[in-house]
Amino acid sequence: MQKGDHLVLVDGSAYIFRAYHALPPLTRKSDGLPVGAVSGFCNMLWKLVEESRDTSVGVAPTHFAVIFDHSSTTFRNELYDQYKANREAPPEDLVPQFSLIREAVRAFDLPCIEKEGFEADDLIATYTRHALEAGGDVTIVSSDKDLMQLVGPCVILYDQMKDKRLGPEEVKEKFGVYPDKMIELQALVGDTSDNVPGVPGIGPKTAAQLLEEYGDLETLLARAPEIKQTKRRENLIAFAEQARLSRQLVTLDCATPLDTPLDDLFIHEPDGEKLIAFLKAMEFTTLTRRVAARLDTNAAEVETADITVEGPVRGPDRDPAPPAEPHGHGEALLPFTPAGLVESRKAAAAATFDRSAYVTIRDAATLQAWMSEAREAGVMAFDTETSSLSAMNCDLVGVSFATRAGRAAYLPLGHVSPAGAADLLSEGTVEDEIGPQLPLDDALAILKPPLEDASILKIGQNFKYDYLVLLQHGIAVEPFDDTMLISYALDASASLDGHGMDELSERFLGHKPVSYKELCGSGKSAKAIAACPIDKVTEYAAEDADVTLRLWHVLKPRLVAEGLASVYERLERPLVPVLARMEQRGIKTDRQILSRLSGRFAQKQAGLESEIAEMAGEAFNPGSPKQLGEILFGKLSLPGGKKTKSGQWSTDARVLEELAAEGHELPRRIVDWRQLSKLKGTYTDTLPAHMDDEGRIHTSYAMASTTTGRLSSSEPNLQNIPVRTEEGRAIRTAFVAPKGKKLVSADYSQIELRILAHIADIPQLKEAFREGLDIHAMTASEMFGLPVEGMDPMVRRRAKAINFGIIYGISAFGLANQLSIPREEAGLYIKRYFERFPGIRDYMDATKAFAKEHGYVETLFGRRAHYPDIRGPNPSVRAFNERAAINAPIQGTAADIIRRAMIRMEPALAAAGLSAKMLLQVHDELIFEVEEDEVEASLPVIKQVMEGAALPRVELTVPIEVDAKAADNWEEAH
DNA sequence: CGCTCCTAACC
DNA sequence: AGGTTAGGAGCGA
Repeated sequence: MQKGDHLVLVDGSAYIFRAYHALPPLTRKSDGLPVGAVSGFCNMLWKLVEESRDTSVGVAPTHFAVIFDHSSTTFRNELYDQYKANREAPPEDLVPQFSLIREAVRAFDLPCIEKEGFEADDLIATYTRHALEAGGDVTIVSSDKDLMQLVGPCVILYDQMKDKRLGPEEVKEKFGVYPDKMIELQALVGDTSDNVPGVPGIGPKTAAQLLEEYGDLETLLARAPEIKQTKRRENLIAFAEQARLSRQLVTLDCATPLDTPLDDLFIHEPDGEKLIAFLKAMEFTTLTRRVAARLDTNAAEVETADITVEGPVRGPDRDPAPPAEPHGHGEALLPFTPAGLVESRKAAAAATFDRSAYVTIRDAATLQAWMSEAREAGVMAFDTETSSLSAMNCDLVGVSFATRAGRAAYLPLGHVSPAGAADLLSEGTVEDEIGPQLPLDDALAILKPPLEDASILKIGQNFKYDYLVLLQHGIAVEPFDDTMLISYALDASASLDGHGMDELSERFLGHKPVSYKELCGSGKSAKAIAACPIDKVTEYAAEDADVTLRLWHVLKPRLVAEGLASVYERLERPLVPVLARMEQRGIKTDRQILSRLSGRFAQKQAGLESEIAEMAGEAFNPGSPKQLGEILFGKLSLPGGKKTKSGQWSTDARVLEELAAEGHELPRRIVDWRQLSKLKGTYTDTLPAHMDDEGRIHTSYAMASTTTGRLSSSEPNLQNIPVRTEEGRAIRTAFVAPKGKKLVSADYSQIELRILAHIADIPQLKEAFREGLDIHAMTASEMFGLPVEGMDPMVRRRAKAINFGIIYGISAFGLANQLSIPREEAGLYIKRYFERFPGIRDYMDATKAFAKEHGYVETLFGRRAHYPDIRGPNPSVRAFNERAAINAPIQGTAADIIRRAMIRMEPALAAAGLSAKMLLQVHDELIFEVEEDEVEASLPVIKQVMEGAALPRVELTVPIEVDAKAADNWEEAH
C-alpha cells in the first residue's frame, strides 16, 4: 500500500445482523434453506462494490476486505469474564447462514478475514493502523460506535444503510467529543449490550462534559474529589477501577497479528462467473440479473454453483488466487493476477533506472535462462525492435524483455555493421565487428513457447504492433496486456498528448527514457536501428521493456480501482488480435482502375487550370489559398471576403460556393479543381504506393487516438475514401474482391440517432425507429407540423441538419453555418426542436451537469471521456467542451457497439462454419471478403452479430438495424 | 527539414 | 457542430 491508496473495510458481522433483522425471513424455494440474511448481505455488498467504484462519492478503493468475528470468546473475556456474557445466542435460522455468507464473500472474490480470539473490530483497527502508516486512507463500513475511536483525518466511518459518512466533526457532533476521546467516553458510559460496566449514573452527555473539563479519564479520576455533585463524585471514586477496566475492554487492539497482510487486500477484478454461479445457487433472481448485466455475462450460460447447507466453514485466510487463465475469446472476466504482483508493484515504484544493468543476450542458453525467469515471474514485459515503423513490412532487428523492475535484457537478431558497406570490403565478418547474434530462427524457436504460454502474461506498449510483427513469424502471443490501452481506458483525453511510452513514462514514472532520436538521430543523418551499436540499442530497448513493465505495475491496478476493467477487458484488449488480423489481410486493390482515374483527373485538372488562368488574367497556383485569396479578393475585388484566424483571405469551399451561386465562374472552377486535386493527390496517386506484391493495401488502425473510443486509420487512411460525389465514389470501385470472392459491406443504419433516442429517451424518435419511418422527415413533420407524405426535400434537409447538430451538441452558430441561414433563424429552429423534444434538452442539461461534476462522461458501456476544461474559466473553451461532452456518450456508445461486434464476429463466423474475413472498419461499417458460395449464409450471421452487439450488457429500447450487401467492389457493395 | 496553416476527405 | 487523417503551401532555421 502506498500514499493515495484507499482501504475499505467492511464490518461483516455487523452486516449480517443488520441484514437479518431488517428483512423478513426468506428461504430458498427449492429446499427451504433460510437465506434471508445471505440475500440482504449480498445486496448490501453488491451495492457497496458498485458505489465504491463511483469516484464521485469518494476515492475508489485500492484495497478491500470483509472482516468477521471468529468466535464468541476473545482476549477480553480473560480481562473480564462477564464481557458480552448476556449476549443471546443467534437465532436458529441465522446459524446456517454464517457459513453461506462467508461463501458469498468468497464468491465476490473479496478477502474474508477473521481471527481466533479477536473481534472483527480489532482486526479493523489493526488494518487501519497499517494503512495509515503506509500513507493511505481508510473507509470503515459500519455504524458501530465502538469503531468511532478509529476515525481521524484519513479514516471515516460509512453507514451504508443510512448513507452517512462520519468524520471527526460528525463524531464530535454525535457524542460531544472528538474521536481521540471516544475510548475515555465509552469507559465512563459503559455499554449494556456488551456488558461493559462503565461508571453508574454517567451517560454520554455527562461523560462528554467531564472529559471537556478534565481532559482525560486518569485526570478525571484523580481529581474526582473536586466534583460538586455528590452522587457523581462518589461513583467516580467508587468505580474508578471499573472505569479503567472498561477502558481496557473498549480499547481496540491495533496490534493484532495478521494472517493476511495489508498488501494482500489489494483489489482485483472479480470473476463474474463465480459470483453469478453462487447467486444462482442461492436463487436470488433479481440480484443475479443485475450482476449479470453489469458484468456483461449471460447468466443462463453460467453453471449454478454447488452450495450445500453445510457449506464449508471458511478459515481465516482467503483461498489462493485461482489459476491464471488465458483471455482468448472467452466471455468471462477472468482475473489475471500473477503471484507476487504486490511485491513487484512496490519494487516498480521504488527502484531507479540503471541502464548499465541491462543485459545483451548473445546465445541460446542465456535466452533460455531469461525465459525461465519469465516463467517463474508469471509476467514479462516485451518489446520488438524492427527495421521500419510498418509492422506489415519490416524485419525483426531485436527483442527486449523485462522480468521485474530494473531487470531487463536485449536480444539482437538482425543487426548489421554500423559502417554498412564496410562489410563487403573488410577482411573480417560482421560477427567480428559487432559480436555474435543468435540466428533468428533459433531465437524464435526458443521464444515461441513462452510467448504462447498461458501462464506467462506478456506486457507490451502498443501491443498490436508487436503482435502483428510476431504473427508474421507464426507466433500468436497470448495472453497479454497493453499499457497503452490501459492508459487509454483510464483517460483518453486529447489534452494528455497521447499514450506513447515516453509520455506515459514521464507522466506516471517521472522518468524520461532514451528517445529513438537520441539513439538513431533524425532527418537525413538518421541511422537504421539495425546499424546502431548493440550496446546503445541494449540500453534503449531494454529500458523500453523495463519502463513498460513498471508502467503496467502502476496502471493495471487502477483499472479495477476506477471501475474501468471491463472497458479494457471487453472493448480494448480483445480487439488487438482482431485488428491485427484485419491489418494483416489487407484489402485487394485494382491498380489499373486507380491509374485510369488518375489520368482522367489529371486531364480534367489541366483543362480547368487553363480556364482558371484565363479568368484570373494570370497563371497562378490554384492550390495555394494565399495566391487564390489575393486574386479573388485583391485583384478581382469579389465581395464576401472573410479572413481566417491568421488574417489570410478565406477561400474554403463554402466561400467559393457562395461566390459561384452569385454567378462568378472562377470560384466554381477552383472548387472543381480542388476536388480533383484532392482525389488525385490523396487517393488515386497515393494508394498504389501502399499496395503489396499481391495488390493488397494494409491500413493501420490506431486504437488509442480518439477521445471517444472510435478507431482511426492511417497509412493509408481507409476510413475517408470518397463516397459523396460520383467522381469520388469511382475510387471505391478500385477496392475489389479477388476472383471467386465478393466484398460484403454491412453498416449500421442511423446508429447514433438511435442511441440518442435511447439515451435521451425520446418517445417520438423511438416510435419512429420502431415503425421504420424516415427519421429526418418525421423530425421535420414534428417541427413544422407538416405531413410526412410529400415532404419538401429542402425542409427535410434542414431537419436532417438539426438532427446531426443535436448529436454534435448543437449551437445556433453551428447550425446557421451549416445551413447558411442567419443565426437568429437557426436559434428559432433549435427552440422549436426543444419544444417538440423536451427530453433532448433534459439529456443535454443532465450530461453537462454530469460532466461538470465528474470531469468526464460515460458511454452505455462505461467508457469514459474526460473533459476537465468544462470547468475552466474561458467561456468559449467551456462551451466547446460542453458540446464535446454531449456528443461523446453517443459517438462513444456507437464505437463500443461496433467494437463488440468485431470481437464477436470471428468466433461467430467460425461457429457457423464460414470463412468470411473481416477486412475494414469505417466507424459504422464493416467490410468483409467472402467466398462467393458463402455469401448467402454469411450475410445473416454478420447482421445478427452486429445487431445484437450491445447485448447482454445493454438492452437498447430502439431497434438496431444493419444493411448488408455483397458485390464485386466496395462502391457497389456499399 | 520541420513546423503551422489551410483545405478537404470520411463517419 | 462532434470525431478523425492527409496533402500542399509557406515560412523560418
